[in-house]
Amino acid sequence: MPKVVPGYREEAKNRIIKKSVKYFSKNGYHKTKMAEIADSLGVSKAALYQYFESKEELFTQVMQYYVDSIQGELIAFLKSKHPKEIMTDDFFDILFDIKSNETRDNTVLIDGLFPPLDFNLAISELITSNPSMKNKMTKHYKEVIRLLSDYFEEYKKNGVIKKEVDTSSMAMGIMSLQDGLMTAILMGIEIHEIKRTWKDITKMILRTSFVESDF
Amino acid sequence: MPKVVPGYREEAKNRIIKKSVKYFSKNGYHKTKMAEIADSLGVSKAALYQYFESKEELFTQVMQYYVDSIQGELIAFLKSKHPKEIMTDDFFDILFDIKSNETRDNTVLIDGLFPPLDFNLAISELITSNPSMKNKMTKHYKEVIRLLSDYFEEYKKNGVIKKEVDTSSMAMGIMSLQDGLMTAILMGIEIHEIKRTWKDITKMILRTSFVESDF
Amino acid sequence: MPKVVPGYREEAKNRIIKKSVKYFSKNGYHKTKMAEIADSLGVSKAALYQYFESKEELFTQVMQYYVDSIQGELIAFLKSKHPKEIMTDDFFDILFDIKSNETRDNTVLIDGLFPPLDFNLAISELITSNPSMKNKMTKHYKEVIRLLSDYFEEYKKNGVIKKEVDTSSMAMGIMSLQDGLMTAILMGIEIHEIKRTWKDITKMILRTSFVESDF
Amino acid sequence: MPKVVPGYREEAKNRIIKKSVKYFSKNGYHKTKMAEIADSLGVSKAALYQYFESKEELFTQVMQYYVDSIQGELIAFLKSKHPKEIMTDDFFDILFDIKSNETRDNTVLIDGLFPPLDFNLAISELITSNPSMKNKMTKHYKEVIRLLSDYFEEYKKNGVIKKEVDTSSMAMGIMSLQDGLMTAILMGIEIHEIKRTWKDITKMILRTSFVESDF
DNA sequence: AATGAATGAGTTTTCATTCAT
DNA sequence: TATGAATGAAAACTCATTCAT
Repeated sequence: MPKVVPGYREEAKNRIIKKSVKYFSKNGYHKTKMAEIADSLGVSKAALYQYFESKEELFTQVMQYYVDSIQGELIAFLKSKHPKEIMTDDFFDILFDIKSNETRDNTVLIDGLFPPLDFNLAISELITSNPSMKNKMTKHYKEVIRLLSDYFEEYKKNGVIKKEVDTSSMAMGIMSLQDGLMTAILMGIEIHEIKRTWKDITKMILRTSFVESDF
Repeated sequence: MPKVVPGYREEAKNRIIKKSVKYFSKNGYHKTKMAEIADSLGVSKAALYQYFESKEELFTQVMQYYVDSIQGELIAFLKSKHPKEIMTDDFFDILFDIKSNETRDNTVLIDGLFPPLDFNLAISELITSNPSMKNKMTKHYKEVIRLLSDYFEEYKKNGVIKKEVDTSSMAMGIMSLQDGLMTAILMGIEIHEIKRTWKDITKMILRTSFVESDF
Repeated sequence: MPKVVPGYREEAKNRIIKKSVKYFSKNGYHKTKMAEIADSLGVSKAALYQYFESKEELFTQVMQYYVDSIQGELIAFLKSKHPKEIMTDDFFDILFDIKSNETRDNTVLIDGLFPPLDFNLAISELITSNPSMKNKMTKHYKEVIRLLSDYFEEYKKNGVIKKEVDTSSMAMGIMSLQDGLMTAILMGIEIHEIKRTWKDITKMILRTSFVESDF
Repeated sequence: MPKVVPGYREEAKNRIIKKSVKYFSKNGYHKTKMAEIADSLGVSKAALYQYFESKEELFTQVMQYYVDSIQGELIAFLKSKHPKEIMTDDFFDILFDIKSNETRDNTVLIDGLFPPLDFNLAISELITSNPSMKNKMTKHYKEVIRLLSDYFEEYKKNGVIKKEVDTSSMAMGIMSLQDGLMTAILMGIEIHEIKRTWKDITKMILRTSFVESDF
């Protein structure tokens, strides 16, 4: 693409962000070097600084981009699913980003709906020293919980989910389960054990929450 | 204590390890500085190197110590509890290390029973570059799961937990839920929401797993 | 003005020079960035390089321009004044560029007659590494001294200034006093103290130098 | 000198400061590199950072040290001189640090009483961006003026200096003259011209200020 | 003629680690 | 055994300058 083209700058920023996510997510914040990102893009370090004021800003934008993109996708995704599907193999595969992990290099940023393995890690590394980032993440986390709750709430109205169920707990529970299982993957637990746990526990949650459960 | 006494060396190592836990757990691996640990112990950096060959070795030993301690404590703790208690306030407070968080400076981390998530941070930072460490962590993680499963298995035998329940899933589910909620805390979610979710979700798990549930 | 007009190039160079004076004078050589100059002119950095081979050349030309302008103005200015006026408020205000300091952004520096001290800063920064520049500055400095001396010499001929006075010393003394008081301003001394000193000392110089001093 | 000796640290700091002053004073703040100072001391850059948190702090301490030392010396020096001596060759030589300039490498920081040639330059480079430094310099400048004024005031009491003379103006005038002539040296004016001017102008000042002037 | 993009060559700063005493 | 001092190797960041269009 020629360089003097409208939108080139945005294009370039996106290219950097997409490449950066790989390193931040794989190695965390501190172990990711600007030189590494620059090299992998075939540009100089200085070039990165034309688009991002600092490493921290780059990371923040990576997060921002990720966070912004995900919410819309999440809604669309949920709309097409019945809550029962949460405990299926298909849902698990998408949620845990099983396939895209292997070809991450050539895929766009958001293959799955939830943070790529280990992305939380990089966030955590910064979150203590960067309060504005913490606020952003809190906001995002709550927003996702709200979307999930709203989704469950809809099914409560339809009489699928029991009246007395706290859909906010349900949302947070399912999300935390996923986060925790991500850690388990990181710790070296085999994926089939992760999957079995996911299916068993979500089944328990749904069975207790549904008015009629034939599973 | 005089310095040329047998066991002094071990004593000293332990003192270093106990102090290091705090920093690695709070700040992760890279943000924790050798100088910081040395200062907080009132010794020189060089002194640390008399007991540990490198930062990485110190961290490995910290993990080892932590992991070893936890298992003993876990067994003792579980022996005194009925599974039903998992969903109580008291259990939550101990598990999430609520009190010690406030006075963290003076308490040893392992007051809590499971590795709090921000410890995972440090582990994760190293795990990619240090495969032997990953093996150790995997071993430990599995060991804790096994202990928990065994504990549930006991109650299966007693007829408290249903025959068809997979206690290994139960163990992993509960542990992941805890890990995931630790992330939520880190992301800035209020503790009362964490607690509500913990109680609601564990209740669902227990209710489906118990033969007779009067809750 | 269309760009393919003879003289356009000179015009453009002058615009750059005039703008640059402000930055070099306020911030010195090293703190002045090419980007800063370009931005303030609303052009690209690359544009500057069409007119000046390097930052150093730009600065040299800035000095050249400044120095050339000053001499013409100085002659014109002195012609209209009696030496006695040196110790007046009006003269002080012009010399120390009092008014233009307040609206410096919109005025050209050379409203003042002598190089304000903070311009010396930039000169000094370069002078060691650039001998040809030093020669130019020496030449200019001597030229200004000569102009001042000639002016006093004229009044010696008229019998206003004593025969035995060394007008060259007088010129250098007055000029150095001004330079030194510029330093004092920079060091944070209040302007009224500067003014009082200027008036007191110049009065002393003039009183001793004049044949008849009624002040 | 052995390294584990009380006072070694202070000694080392002083060695660094003394060496640094040479570079800051010769090249100004920006052109002076930490590497250059380190190399000339035969130590690593990192060593400097054991004694000074940053380049700016090093410079500040250089200034501080200089400023602190000079006031005591100034008083002692003045006590031994009669004001009339100000216009002598000897005084000039000391004031303008003529000899020590040539052998500066091996001499202690404060050879002369006033800032080494060009030292103001380095100060100026920082003063705009560092308000606390500006305050310190203002305080110092005023203090020196006060010391000089007090000195003249003493001679006013003794009937040597006229009652109506403003000794504060006198002090600032003489000091500014020196500063301004330093600039002239920098600009390449020959030292004999500087000296002639100094002697002529101070003579004028003294002649007008003294009750009886036989010169 | 003009510019957005890119960069090489620094420069300050950091930190785990070593060493002389 | 203990430490104050020293450092090498790296990392983030800067900026004058060049280049393709």
